[in-house]
Amino acid sequence: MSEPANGNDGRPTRVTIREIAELAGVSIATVSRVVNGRGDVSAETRENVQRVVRERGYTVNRSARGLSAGRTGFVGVTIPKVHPVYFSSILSGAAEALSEQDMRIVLCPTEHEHDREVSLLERLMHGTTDGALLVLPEETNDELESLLNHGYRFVVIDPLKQLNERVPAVSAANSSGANQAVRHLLALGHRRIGAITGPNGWLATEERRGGYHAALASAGIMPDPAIEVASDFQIEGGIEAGGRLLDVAERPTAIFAFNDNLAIGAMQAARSRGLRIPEDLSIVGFDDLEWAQHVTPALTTVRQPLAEMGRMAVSLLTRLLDNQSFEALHVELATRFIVRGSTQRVSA
Amino acid sequence: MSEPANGNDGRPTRVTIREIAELAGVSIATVSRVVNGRGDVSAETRENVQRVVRERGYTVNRSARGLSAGRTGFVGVTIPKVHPVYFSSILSGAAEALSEQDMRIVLCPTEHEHDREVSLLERLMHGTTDGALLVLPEETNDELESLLNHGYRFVVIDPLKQLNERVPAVSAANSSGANQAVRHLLALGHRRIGAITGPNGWLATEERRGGYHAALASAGIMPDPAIEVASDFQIEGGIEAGGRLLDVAERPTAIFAFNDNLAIGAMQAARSRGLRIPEDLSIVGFDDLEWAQHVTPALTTVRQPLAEMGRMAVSLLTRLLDNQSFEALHVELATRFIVRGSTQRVSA
DNA sequence: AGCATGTTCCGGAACGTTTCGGAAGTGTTT
DNA sequence: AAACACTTCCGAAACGTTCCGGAACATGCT
Repeated sequence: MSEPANGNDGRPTRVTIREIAELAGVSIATVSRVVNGRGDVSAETRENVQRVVRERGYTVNRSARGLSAGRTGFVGVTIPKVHPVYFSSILSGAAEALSEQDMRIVLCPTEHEHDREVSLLERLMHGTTDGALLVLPEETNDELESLLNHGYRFVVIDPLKQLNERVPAVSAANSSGANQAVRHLLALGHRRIGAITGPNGWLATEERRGGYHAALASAGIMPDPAIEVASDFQIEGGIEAGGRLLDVAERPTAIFAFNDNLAIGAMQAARSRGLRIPEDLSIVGFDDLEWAQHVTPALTTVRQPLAEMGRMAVSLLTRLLDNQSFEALHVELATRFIVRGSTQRVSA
Repeated sequence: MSEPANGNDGRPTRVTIREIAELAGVSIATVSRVVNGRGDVSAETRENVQRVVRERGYTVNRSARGLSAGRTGFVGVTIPKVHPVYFSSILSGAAEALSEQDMRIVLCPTEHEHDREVSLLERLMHGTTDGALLVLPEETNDELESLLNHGYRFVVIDPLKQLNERVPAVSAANSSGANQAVRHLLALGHRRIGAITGPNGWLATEERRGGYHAALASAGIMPDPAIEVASDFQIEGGIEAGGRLLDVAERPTAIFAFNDNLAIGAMQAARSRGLRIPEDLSIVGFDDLEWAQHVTPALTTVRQPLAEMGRMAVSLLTRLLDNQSFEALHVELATRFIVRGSTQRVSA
């Protein structure tokens, strides 16, 4: 009835839906429907309300909406503590797609929270976010599926393991991208092609390895374990692994590094051994991070559409949140092979 | 009294504070006080409540808390659409510091929202976030101060303009960092030292320029406008600007690039002109991004403590939110000069 | 005994929104 | 003129917290 009691903090009291309703001479229910673009309101009333909203600079209180409607407009994104640029590309794609629907990203560092079962995700969802994007999640298949059964909505980006068909995921065409990269090397006459892989067991590693082996097989070459060393997707790891590869008895003439970090590490290892790239050694990477075209020589690599993966994940999630049905829960985005200066026809 | 009405969606009804209260045989208010660690509750009751909370996996509903208490536990971070790795370093520092206090970052893309005056920030604060971190904000001094007067809490990271004393900000010691870099070049015997600056008018640019000029002056050298070209902090810009610098009549023997992107661009420009680094040309950068030590030759640069800037900003913001008073609203973090392989004593 | 002082807890009123059920008003059909 | 359908709007009940004011009880002091 009377004015709402305020004067609590120094904080100025914000303009509320009630105020708009009074000024526009309608009920708060009507204002709500206008603001949320629902039907059931005449054009005249709608315009009038919108005018008042604009004049007073009203914006909906997301906490109140979250409480009342159950949806907060927030999407949680778990952030792995590796590969900042890989991650930020995905992030910017997702953020862009989300802001189109007036939704926002909540960052959820996944530090030491893996003590209690699925505690992070439970916390994530409970009154905080409508859904989540899980980047490189360490949760097991069972954990993820149990989450799914609890009614949580999320989509996995770049799964570490082969996921159950029911959990939505988006990834890149690792196998065919790797295949293409190695075929390129073969076409240049290389026969002894080493590889620096990611951690064994990671899906991205195994799929790329599959493409690598398949391409070798198509040329009648047996993979040689001596020139296939596992690493950790980091630059330092690439230096070390590249060194091991180059110190092998019968040195490879080309190296397929399973990501750009490893490739740049391998380049350093080669250089420190007096090898020229690409004259003495061809190198191919995977990712096409921003700096790949700016190293010397520019890196031949497989482009992974990271931002697009973020956007696609958002699109899947949105449809999940709207309870729409799905034709395919697993989406694999195409990669693109980019030839630059780090590969060359094998020298006689 | 009876069970709460549910069965609305397929969504499972979550465990609420009321449930915990009943199970623990105390009032809702008591549970709230336990959960929020406030006093006024006996050790026995506290432990009992905590046990029930643990058993049922209760977590507070942030929307409800936001509505009721006015604080949401969310901090908005505006993201400029440039320099992903620069930005992600700041972000990870801030995220880390915030998660220690169980607060979260909400990402706020600042695309085309600059139409209506301060609309982004108003939306940001209104029931959504407790405060904000503004990275490289394009808002004017007046806008920021008006926000401040409206009771908004925020801290600026890396301001673009000289800010009013009243608006809290954290930045790096641009001037002294630049000074140190140029003194290093001078000590190596360089006399003709060019510069690729950032956009004119940006605070970081002007401060670094100040340090650059001061160092030159200390060696009795007048800055030569012919070898000081402005660019945009991007790699492409560095290539272009570096080219201009190297095509000048009396070519500089060293280039101070105002960030690492520009430095790597300049390196490319030099290489495409057949110049060797560091033999024919010394190059210094600014930032020390991750890859700076992995380019060839490794980049001599000024390290900016980006993650620390994020943490510091959070610390300032936290104190602002707690209404604590301040000794200094402007914090400048020290930079560190790092000598690597891209600089060398000037050749005779 | 009477009184002040603490300690521990509870009741209940906000907080700002969404949404359900229904109430007016206006036509249209029977 | 009654019955019905449709459109447009409203009232009021949630949603799950926080926090103020005060109740109940124990304790210490006079």
